[in-house]
Order: sequence, then structure tokens, then C-alpha cells
Amino acid sequence: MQTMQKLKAVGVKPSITRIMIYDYIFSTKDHPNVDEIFITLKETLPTLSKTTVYNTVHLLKTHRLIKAYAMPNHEMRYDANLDVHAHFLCASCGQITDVLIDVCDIVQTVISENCIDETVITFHGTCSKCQTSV
Amino acid sequence: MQTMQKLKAVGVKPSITRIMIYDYIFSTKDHPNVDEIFITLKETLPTLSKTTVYNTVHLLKTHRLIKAYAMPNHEMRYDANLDVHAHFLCASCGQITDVLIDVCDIVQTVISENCIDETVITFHGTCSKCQTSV
DNA sequence: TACAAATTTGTATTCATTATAATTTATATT
DNA sequence: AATATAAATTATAATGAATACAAATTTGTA
Ligand SMILES: [Mn+2]
Ligand SMILES: [Mn+2]
Ligand SMILES: [Zn+2]
Ligand SMILES: [Zn+2]
Repeated sequence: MQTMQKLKAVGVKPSITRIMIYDYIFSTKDHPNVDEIFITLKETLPTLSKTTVYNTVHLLKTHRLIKAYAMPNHEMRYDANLDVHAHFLCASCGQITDVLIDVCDIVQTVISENCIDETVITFHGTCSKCQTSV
Repeated sequence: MQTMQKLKAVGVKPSITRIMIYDYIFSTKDHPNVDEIFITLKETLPTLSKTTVYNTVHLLKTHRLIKAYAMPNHEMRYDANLDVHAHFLCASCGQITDVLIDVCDIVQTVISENCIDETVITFHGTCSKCQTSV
């Protein structure tokens, strides 16, 4: 689907800024942070402000067009891949690679290629207690 | 094992401050952040400083006695449970609960009880490229 | 064109974490 | 015990990503 259609579909007005920010997150596979998005797009959008990047990723995230992952070094990385998938974070070069998991053989897939120090699996949602207390 | 033994085993001098900080993280099951540790232990260690809490969790993490998890709200949570396990983070009450996973039926376990909005699985380690370039 | 609404920008602020240096405490030596 | 040395703890300042807020610009519509 075209980016413009994706934005319209969730009720977000497809301004050129928003399209370019989404497109960048979608096209690059390296899970960029706000700085990377800002610096890269600044070249083609000279008036772009970092605040707009923050606003836009927040907007895109709110409308579930992208996902945000908190990294160990306290920065957010953004990802347009909405499929449930794992990430491999290299302690040496910092690269974040997608790990397409089959749920069942999660560990196997990665262990074969990389040296795993730690596995972090987090589910976000609403707990049963909070669901009933609404 | 006694906390004192655990600290000695990794070459960390078991001062009363360190013992109490580790014990607190170990005994409480709610994955405390630095503030919670500080405020709670301040009652029995009146001279405790927040810097010491930061120093100590860093020390414990370096020696692999605890794990640190970056949360979406940009704070670190600490955990003395070293087993590979998942976490369920409630969007409503903020509670972080352990999810003991059998690797194979990761999703099943949680889906039955809670309402999952997002699943984050991250592996930390050294990628194959970086392993060879040493 | 004129007006209102939405979008973008610039600046100030927040707050968890880190850096640095001073102070206190523990350990070793004479 | 007194002194010297090292380690641990504390206090304060600095960092930096993220947010809050208000002004400015752009867009949509009458
Ligand atoms: Mn990804
Ligand atoms: Mn846990
Ligand atoms: Zn690497
Ligand atoms: Zn809850």
C-alpha cells in the first residue's frame, strides 16, 4: 500500500513531512532513532525540526503505523515492521537486526549465528486485574 | 546461597549497602527502579544516596548478579531473576509480572490471561560479523 | 481574500542517568 | 595506636533524550 493510503486509513492527514518520516522508517531496515531520522531528512526537508520528528513518530505510534522499542541505552528505536518479530542487538556494533521467529523455535534461530548474552521478551497490554476494574 | 556469598563469588566486596540493595531487588518481585530502591532503603540506611544506588546496580549488573530492563517510559527496572523469562507489562497499572516461558509456547501462556497489545523480544549479544573482526 | 484549523517550528523545561570531585570508611603498614 | 593507602559512599554538577508550551507557518474553506 502507498504511504499516503496508510496514513489516510488511520485518519492521519498525509503531509509531506509525515510521508517522508514514515517512508524513511519503513524503507531503512536499521530501526532508526529520532536523531538519525532528523539528520537524514534534514537534507531534503531543510526546515525540518526535531520536534516535528518527535511529534510525528508519536503520532504514527499512536495510530499503530510504527512500533517503538526502548533500547538499553535509553533511546527509542522505531520500526515500521508490525509483524511480531524478535530483534538481535549487537553489543559490539550496535546494529539491530530483525529475527523472524516462528514462535516455537525462537532461540534456535538466533543461537546458530550469533553469540547471545541476554534475551529480553516483553509483552505489553492490560492485565486481567485491570481489565475487570474498568 | 547467602547474598554475601554471591557477592564474594564474583569478587564484589559485600558491604552492608550492597547486600541490602541486592537483597531488596532479590526479595521484591516487582522489578524496582532506582527510585523505589532508594526510597525504600533510605528508611533503614538514612545516609544512603541515590548515586550509590546507581553505582551499585551498575556494579551488580556488570558482575551479572542482576539484569536491567529498559522500559518504554525510559526508566530502568532491575531483576535478580537470572533465568530466561518474559515479562508482562500492564499498560494500565504499570505492574511488571514475570512470565515463565517454556520457549515453545511463549505466546500461549500469556494470551490466556492478559490482553496483549505488543510483544517485544530482544536478544543481546555479539553478531557474527563482529565476532570475526576481533 | 479572510478566517479558522491544523501543522510545523523554536525555545524552555523536565527528569533519569552519568560524570566528577569531595568525603567518609575500611584495610594495610609501621 | 597512628599513619598511609585504597575503597566505598556521598554531594553536586552536567548530560541528553524526551516533553511542554507557545509562536509561526501552512492548509482548508467560506
Ligand atoms: Mn524490527
Ligand atoms: Mn523478571
Ligand atoms: Zn556487530
Ligand atoms: Zn494492570
